[in-house]
Amino acid sequence: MRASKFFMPTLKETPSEAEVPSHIYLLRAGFIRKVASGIYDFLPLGFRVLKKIENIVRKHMDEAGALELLLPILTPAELWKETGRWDVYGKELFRLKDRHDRDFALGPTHEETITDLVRKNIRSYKDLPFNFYQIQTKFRDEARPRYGLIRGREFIMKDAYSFDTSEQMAIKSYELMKETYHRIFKELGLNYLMVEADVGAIGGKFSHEFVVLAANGEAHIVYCENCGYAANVETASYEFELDRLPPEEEKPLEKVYTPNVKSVEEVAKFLGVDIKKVVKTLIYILDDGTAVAVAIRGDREVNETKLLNYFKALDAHLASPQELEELGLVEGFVGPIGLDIPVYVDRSVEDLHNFVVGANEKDYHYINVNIPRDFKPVEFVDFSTARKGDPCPICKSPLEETTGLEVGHIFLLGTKYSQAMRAYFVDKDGKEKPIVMGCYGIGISRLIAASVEQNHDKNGIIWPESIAPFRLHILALNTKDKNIMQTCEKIYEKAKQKGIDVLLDDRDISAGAKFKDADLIGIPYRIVVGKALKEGKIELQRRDGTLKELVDVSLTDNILEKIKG
RNA sequence: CGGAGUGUAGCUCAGGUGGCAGAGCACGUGCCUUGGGAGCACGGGGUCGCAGGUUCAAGUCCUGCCACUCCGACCA
Repeated sequence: MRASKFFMPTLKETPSEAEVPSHIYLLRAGFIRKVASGIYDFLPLGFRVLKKIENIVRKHMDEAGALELLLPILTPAELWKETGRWDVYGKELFRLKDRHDRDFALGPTHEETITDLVRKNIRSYKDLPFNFYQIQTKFRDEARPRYGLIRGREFIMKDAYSFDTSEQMAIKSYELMKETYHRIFKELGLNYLMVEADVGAIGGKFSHEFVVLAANGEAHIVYCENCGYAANVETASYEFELDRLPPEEEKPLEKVYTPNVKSVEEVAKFLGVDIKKVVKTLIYILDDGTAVAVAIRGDREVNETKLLNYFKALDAHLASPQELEELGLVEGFVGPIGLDIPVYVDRSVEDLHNFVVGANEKDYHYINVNIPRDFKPVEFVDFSTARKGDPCPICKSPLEETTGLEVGHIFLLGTKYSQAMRAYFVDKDGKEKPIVMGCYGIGISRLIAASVEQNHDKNGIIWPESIAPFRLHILALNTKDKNIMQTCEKIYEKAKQKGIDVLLDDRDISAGAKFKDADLIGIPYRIVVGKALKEGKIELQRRDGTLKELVDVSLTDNILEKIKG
C-alpha cells in the first residue's frame, strides 16, 4: 500500500475526549474515529488490525473444532422473555420496537438465540456435541461508555457456545476452550492472566476470565507468584486461618459511652484497641426488600459479589441512613446484639474474642463481645474481599494484587438456558435430558485497545507483529530525489512479492512528519531511505527500539527475508 | 442514576464589566525545503451546541433542553 493513496488521517494534538493511551493513540494515529459516545468508526488501519485479530481467533477456534456461523443482531423479545433476561438484563439491553409495536433487542450476547437454533434442530445424543461460534457486533447500553474501545456501547465479540450430552463432556469442551484461549492470547502477543471468576448475570457453574494486565483495566485481580493461583477479587479467596488473632479468655460484656465515635478507625482509636477487634455490622437491603446484617472484622471489606451469590440475589445495597432509621437503627452504632435482623458473620469474626460492636443506641458500643455468649449468628460465611498480602488459599504465600482488562471469559453454563428454553435431547437410555452448555467470549474490538495499552511509548503505538496493520513501513524521506524513490519502489515491489504487508510512505511531506507518523502508527519493521543512500546505505529499524542499523542497499533481499520472519 | 466540568473554524484553545468572531496547528495556491510534525506570501473556512427570554445590541446575561468528558454507582 502506498501512503499517498491510503487513508490515515493522523492528529498532531490529542483530542480532548481521550484520556488513556489506547484511546489517545488510536485516535491520533488514524485507527478509529468517534461517531457518538461509545460508538466508533474503524478506519482502514483499525480495520486491518481488527481483521488480523479476528483471523487469529478464527484459526484457533476452527482448529479446536468449533463451527463458525452468524446469528442475527436483532432478536425478538420472546426469546429473552423465555429465560427471564428481558427483565433481568435491565437497562443495559438495547431495546426497540418494530412498526407493529413488537419488542426487539439488539443482542448483547446470544445464549437465547443459539439455544433456540439448537433446540429446533437437535433431537438425539447422536447429534451432539457441537461448538458454534460467531464474530459479530454486540450492543450494550452502557451506563457510562469510557476509554474509547475499552468500553463501548457497540463492540465486536467472538462468542462461542458448546452443547454436550453430560456435564462430564461439557467440562471437556470447556477445558478445550481454555487451552484454545491460551493459544489465542499467546499469539496475540499479550501479557495476560487466566483467573477464576464470578459467573455474574450470565449464570452457570464456574468460569474463568482472561485478563490483560493494564493500569486502566476495570478487573481487579489477586494472584500468587508462588503457585499460580489467580482470581478476580469478586470471587477470590484467601487463607483466613493465618489471619486469626490468638485466643483469649472471655471477659464480661460491657456497654461503654463512645460519644460521636462512629467509624471503625475512630472506635479503635477512642477505645485504644486494634482495629481487628472492632467488628462492623453492615445492613444490606436485598432486591426482594429483605434486610440482612453482615458482621465483619474492622480491617476487612465486604465482597458484594460473594454476598449476592450467598443470598442468591441479583442486587443488594447498603441501607441508607433513612432505611436504617426505619429499621430503628442508628448509623455508626449498629451492632448484632439484640438485633431483629438475621446476622450473618464473616469468617474473619469466627474465633474472635472480646471484640467491639455498636450497641444499637446512639453514642454507645459494647466491648468484650463473644460468640455465641452474646449473640447467635445465623451462619459463618466467607464475605470478605481478598487483598494484597493475604495468604494464598492454595500455598499460603502472600497474594499480589493488580488490575487488568477482561478480554475473554469462559463459562460452564450447565443447563440454565437449555432447561429454561426446553432444549432437550434423547439420550442413549431413551430419556429426554437438557443439553449441557458452555459459553466462551472474546472481546475482539476491546483487544485492539488492550494491546495498545500494553504496547506503546511516548511517541505512539508499538504493535506486536501478529496484529500490526502492516509489517513493514518504508519511509522515502525525499520524494524529489529520483535515486531514493527508485530504491524505495524496488524494495516495495520485492516486499510485496515476498508476501510482506508493506506500507510505502511516498507522500510529499517533510522527513520529520514521516518519522512522527511512523512512530505514531507503530508498524514493527521500518526501512528508511534517505541521505545515507549516497553511500549506498539504507536504514533498518524496529519500532520497539531493539534494532537500528545502516545496511548496504545490495543486501535488500536478505533484509526482506529476515523481516518476513 | 448521583456529583463535577466542557460545548466558539477540521484539531487544540483564547475571547474581564454585553458593542465588527480570533490565534496556533490543519486546509488551498505559489515559491522554497526534505533525517524528527520546516519557512515566506496570499487565500478559503463559523447556525459561537439547540430553543426561548432580557436588551437599541447577546459568543458574553437569564431559563429550559441536548451532546460530550471526568469522578462515583453500575458493569455478561
